[in-house]
Amino acid sequence: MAESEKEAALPPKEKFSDWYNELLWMAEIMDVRYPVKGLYVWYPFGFAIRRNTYNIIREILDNSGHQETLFPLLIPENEFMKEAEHIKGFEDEVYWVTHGGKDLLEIPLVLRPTSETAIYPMYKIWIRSHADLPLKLYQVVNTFRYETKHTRPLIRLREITSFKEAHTVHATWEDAEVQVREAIELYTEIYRRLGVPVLRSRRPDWDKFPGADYTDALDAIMPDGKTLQIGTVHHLGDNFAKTFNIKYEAPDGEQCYAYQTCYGISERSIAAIISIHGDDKGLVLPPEIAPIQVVIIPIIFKKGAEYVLAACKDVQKRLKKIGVRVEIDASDLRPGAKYYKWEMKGVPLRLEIGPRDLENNVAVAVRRDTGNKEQISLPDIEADVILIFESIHKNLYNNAKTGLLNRIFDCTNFEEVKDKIQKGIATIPWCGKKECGLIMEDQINAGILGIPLEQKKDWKEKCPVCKEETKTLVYVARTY
RNA sequence: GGGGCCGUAGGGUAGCCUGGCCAUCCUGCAAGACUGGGGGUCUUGCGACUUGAGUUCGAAUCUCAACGGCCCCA
Repeated sequence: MAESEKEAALPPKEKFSDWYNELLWMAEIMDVRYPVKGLYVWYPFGFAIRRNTYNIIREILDNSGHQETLFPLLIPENEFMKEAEHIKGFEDEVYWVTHGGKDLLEIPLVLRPTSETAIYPMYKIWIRSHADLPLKLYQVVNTFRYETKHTRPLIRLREITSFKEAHTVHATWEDAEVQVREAIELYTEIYRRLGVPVLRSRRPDWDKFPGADYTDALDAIMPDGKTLQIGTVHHLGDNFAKTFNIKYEAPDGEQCYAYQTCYGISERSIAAIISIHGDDKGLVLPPEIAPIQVVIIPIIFKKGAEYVLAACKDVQKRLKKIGVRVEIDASDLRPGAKYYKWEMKGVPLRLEIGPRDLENNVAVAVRRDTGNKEQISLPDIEADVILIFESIHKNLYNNAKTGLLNRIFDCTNFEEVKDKIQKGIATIPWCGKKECGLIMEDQINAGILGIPLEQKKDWKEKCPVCKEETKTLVYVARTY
C-alpha cells in the first residue's frame, strides 16, 4: 500500500540479515560506510549502548578481584613468534607494521589480534613470588584480524573495537581451572544483566584457542537459528608460561612455572542484545543499557503549550534526580512520528503528557517491550518507573530464555540433526573421539559447537558413528 | 576457499539493454506558514552518476581493473 512504501520502515525481522543491517543504520548504532572493509564507525547513540554495556562488564570484573590495565597495540615480531600453536592460529590474519615513515623497521610489529604475546613478556617481569599470585588483569581494547571471510558489523570485524580480555596467572593448574569456572559464572551473570541467556559448552579439541589446554565458550542463539559465540574462556595450562618463562618462587623456594587463563568478550555482546530483543519496529533495549530510558512526549496544542511543557520538565527533573536517563522530545514532529522514532531507538518507556492527562494528574506510559499502554499517576511516577524497568528486564530475559530453550532439539541421528539445525540447536550423543566428531561434522554439514558444561544425569546413548555407549551429549549448530 | 548479483544526492530509486537535451521520483536536510493524542499539508531552497584506465567527436550508460557492498555454497 501507498503508506508503507512512503514510510521509512524496517524490513521484517524474519528477514534477519536485512533487518540487522538496516537497524544498525536506522537506530544509529553503526555507520557501515567507512571506506575500509570490515571497519565500522560507532554513532554516538550506539557508542552510548556500548558504554552502558561495558560499564556492567567492568563492574562485575572489578567486583571479583580483577584490575583494569592497558597494554600497547603493537607487538614485536620476536615476541609474537614465540608460541608455536598460537602463531599457527593467527599468522594468516595478522596485520604487519613494516615501516616507520619510509624506513623499513628492523623488527616488524604486528597489530595485536589478541594480547597474550603483548602481556606475557611483562608478566615474566612482574611475577616473582607465589605472593604475586593470583594475578587478574583485564583491558578493553581494539584488536585487528585480517578476516578474509564476509565481514559483518559487530559480528565479524577486521578491527574489533571493544575486546575485553582478561589474563590471569595462578600457582597451579587446578587454581587456573577454578578461575575458568569463575569466569564462566561471571560471564553468565554479565549476560543475565544484558538480558541474554547463554549456552555454555566446552569446545571440541580441534576448535580450541591456539595454545590453550581447553576452551569453554558461551553462545547465544540468533533469530535465524544460528549461534553466535559471545564469550570464550581459555585454560592456558603452563604453555605460555614455558614459552615466556613466567615463573614464581614457591613457598619452599622452588622456581615453578605459572598457570594461566584468559577470557574475552567483544562487541558481539551488543550484536546479541540487539538481535535477540529487537522487533519489527526496531531496537528493544533492557533499561540498564538504554542510552535513553524514558522519553517524554509533550502533547502540545496552541493553547496551554507552556503549561504542558512545564509539567514535562518537572517530571524530567524528578526522574533525573533518581538517576533515570530521561529526555523530552519537544521537536516539531507530530507525536506519532516521535513514537516511531523512539521505538526504533529502543527507548524502554515512553511517557505522553498532554492537557487531558494533566487534568487527571496522570501520564500515559507505554512500554517498548510489550507495547502495553497504561495511565500512571504523576505523584508516584518515580516508584512506578523503577518497577516498570524491573519488569521490562525480567520480561526480556524470560522471553529470550524461553526462545532459547524452545530451539534446542534432542536428536539421535544425522537426518534429525540436519533438519533441526535449520531451526536452532541440536544435541546428539558423542563418544568423544576426534575421528567420530569429524565424521559427524562432515555428515551433518555443520560444526560441533561443544560439550554442554551441564550434562544430563542418568542417561546413556550410542555414538551415532562408532555405536559406543556414551553419557555425553554435544551441541550442534550453524554458527556465525 | 568457490560462485553469483550490485555500486546514481544523507537514505531508497528511474535512466544503462539501444552512448548525445537542464539526470527521474520518494525520503531527508534548511527556511517559512498553517498544524499537533500513532508516520500532517503547502511554498521555497540544498544535495548525486565509487575511483582509475580504455573505446569514442562525445560515457551514468560500453570494456578492463581497483575499492566497496550484498547473497548463496564449502
